[in-house]
Amino acid sequence: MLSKKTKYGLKALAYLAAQPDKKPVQISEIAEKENISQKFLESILLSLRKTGFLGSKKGKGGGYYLLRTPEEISMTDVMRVLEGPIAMVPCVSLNFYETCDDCPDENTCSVHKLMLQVRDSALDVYRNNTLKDIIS
Amino acid sequence: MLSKKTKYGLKALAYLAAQPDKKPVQISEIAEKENISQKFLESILLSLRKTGFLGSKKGKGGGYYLLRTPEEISMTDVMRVLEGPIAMVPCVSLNFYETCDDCPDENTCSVHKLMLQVRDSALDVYRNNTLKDIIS
DNA sequence: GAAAACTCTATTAAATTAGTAGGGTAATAA
DNA sequence: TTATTACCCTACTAATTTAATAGAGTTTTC
Repeated sequence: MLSKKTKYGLKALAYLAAQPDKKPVQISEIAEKENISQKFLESILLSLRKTGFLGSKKGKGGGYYLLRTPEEISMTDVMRVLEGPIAMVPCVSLNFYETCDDCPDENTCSVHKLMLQVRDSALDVYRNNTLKDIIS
Repeated sequence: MLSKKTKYGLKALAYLAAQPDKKPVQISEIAEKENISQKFLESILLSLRKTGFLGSKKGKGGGYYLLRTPEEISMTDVMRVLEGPIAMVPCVSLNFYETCDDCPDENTCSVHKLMLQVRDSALDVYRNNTLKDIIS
């Protein structure tokens, strides 16, 4: 299941991408328009700023804005920052790999075999979608 | 993230599918070989029996066995029973559909648009894999 | 210098997951 | 028929994660 954090983060990014100009948008505006708890959104936008997706401007007239154009922002990167691993099990994760403590051999593990395919298919979707592609 | 329930359920099904004959296999054997808590596995196998994947035989020499051949068991069905929805958000789920309370319009929702593709790609993988395909 | 807006830390409530405990019931072989 | 084996079922619980909430602090701009 997609976490609310990811859902809200995606919606906020899409909202920013849909802006006609590059002017900073206030948290309160995004929170209201997208029906998100403002405080929660605050922490999400903060993490998107720290990971290089967003810039922020303080003071009156401040807010958040995209640092790159929507077509430069890949869903793969966004998902990894917001949701974490794309794989459903750590043993098939490219960026968050871990061995399973219960599994003696990955190569003969049926779960591993199936989840590898699921990861690849999801990755395929994320790689083929930028922020521009998902805004209506 | 894949739940342990699903992971263990898949491993147990694969274990049964890999048996040379159709004789019932005891819970304790599967639990030991696959490093699964026996009591937990018990509840998982029970749910697989109730949903028509497994049959069981009581008494001495009893245990669980597959009701269908491995190639007749689609991962789509198994995943839905063990893990629940294949979709990452309820608003794109085929079998567990629900509207989002925060979202005014699915058709213009960027999350919806992306997650629809992710669901379809996952479904594609599950539909193309039977239990036979994932046993080594 | 005051207001607007971002930054950060800590706490918490609810939900889910992954078990654990323990007794009950049914079927089989001897 | 009786002991054993193995499934069946309910209830409880500890740990983890998620989704906030609260509140104080800092920076920038007008």
